[in-house]
Amino acid sequence: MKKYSRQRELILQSLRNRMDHPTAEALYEDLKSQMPEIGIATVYRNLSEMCELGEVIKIKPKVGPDRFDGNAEEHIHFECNKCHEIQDIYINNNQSKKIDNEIKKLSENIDAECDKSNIWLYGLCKKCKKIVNII
Amino acid sequence: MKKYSRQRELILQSLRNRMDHPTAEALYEDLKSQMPEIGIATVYRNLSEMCELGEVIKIKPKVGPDRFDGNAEEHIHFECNKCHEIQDIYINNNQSKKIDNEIKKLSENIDAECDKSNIWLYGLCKKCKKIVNII
DNA sequence: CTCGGTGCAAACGATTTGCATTGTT
DNA sequence: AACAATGCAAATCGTTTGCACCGAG
Repeated sequence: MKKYSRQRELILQSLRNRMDHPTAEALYEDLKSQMPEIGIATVYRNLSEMCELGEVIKIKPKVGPDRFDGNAEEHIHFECNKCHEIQDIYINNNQSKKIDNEIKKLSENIDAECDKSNIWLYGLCKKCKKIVNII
Repeated sequence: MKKYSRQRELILQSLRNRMDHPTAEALYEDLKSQMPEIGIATVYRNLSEMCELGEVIKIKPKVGPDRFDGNAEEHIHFECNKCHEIQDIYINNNQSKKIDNEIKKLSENIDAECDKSNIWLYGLCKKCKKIVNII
């Protein structure tokens, strides 16, 4: 039977409050300020449990270790080729459904039954775009 | 100056001949039959070099270590939730451009300059779909 | 002969696991 | 009291690196 733990509550709460997409390590470092005894294994264990429950999602950037996203709704990720920051892209329901249908139709090509899709965009983020233009 | 090596030739050739999306390890195991002395470091070194040159691509499945794809053209990947096999989905130019435009337009939402996109589909592949229906 | 590529083994970073202890129920 | 969850350290997995040697130019 599932038991409450302050660690799990803190981890979920902290991830939900962050707008970035922290690695397990980054989240751990942050949590230590509120709970110095917390162990990194606890962070990993809870994060993967939450992923299985669909409370959060694990994302795999092109560069660097896995990251976690406190927002489990289907949305698009953008990774900057330069600073490797990851940003969420939200779209309205019309756009979303249009693209979604278009995309999931493609699974017919291989006779598969598709339930989820995942879209990544890569390029230069707002900040890095500016820097490149200056140089 | 770049030098020829039989190892590199074999690696690229072998990857191009495969229809699956092998891990570095799997490719290495396969190559040993043709060249027993080959080392896994050589496989990794050459694969990442080829990725930088854009000759092949590295893909990150939901489950398991990185995989490599001998086809560097932009295309869609499908990963089966059950057997975790990865399949390519090719689409015609009309469809492709339509989706591509639709998607890349989204990067305007965050003021970014997008040059590449990456689409994954998840679900049950043809084989696993059948098995589930039997049970 | 030069120097880029290799094979091997050791190092590394990220994540998982075993286990004695702690905290929830 | 029972047993799920923790913290710690050790183990594991995938990948990279240092280095002596080999082979292409």
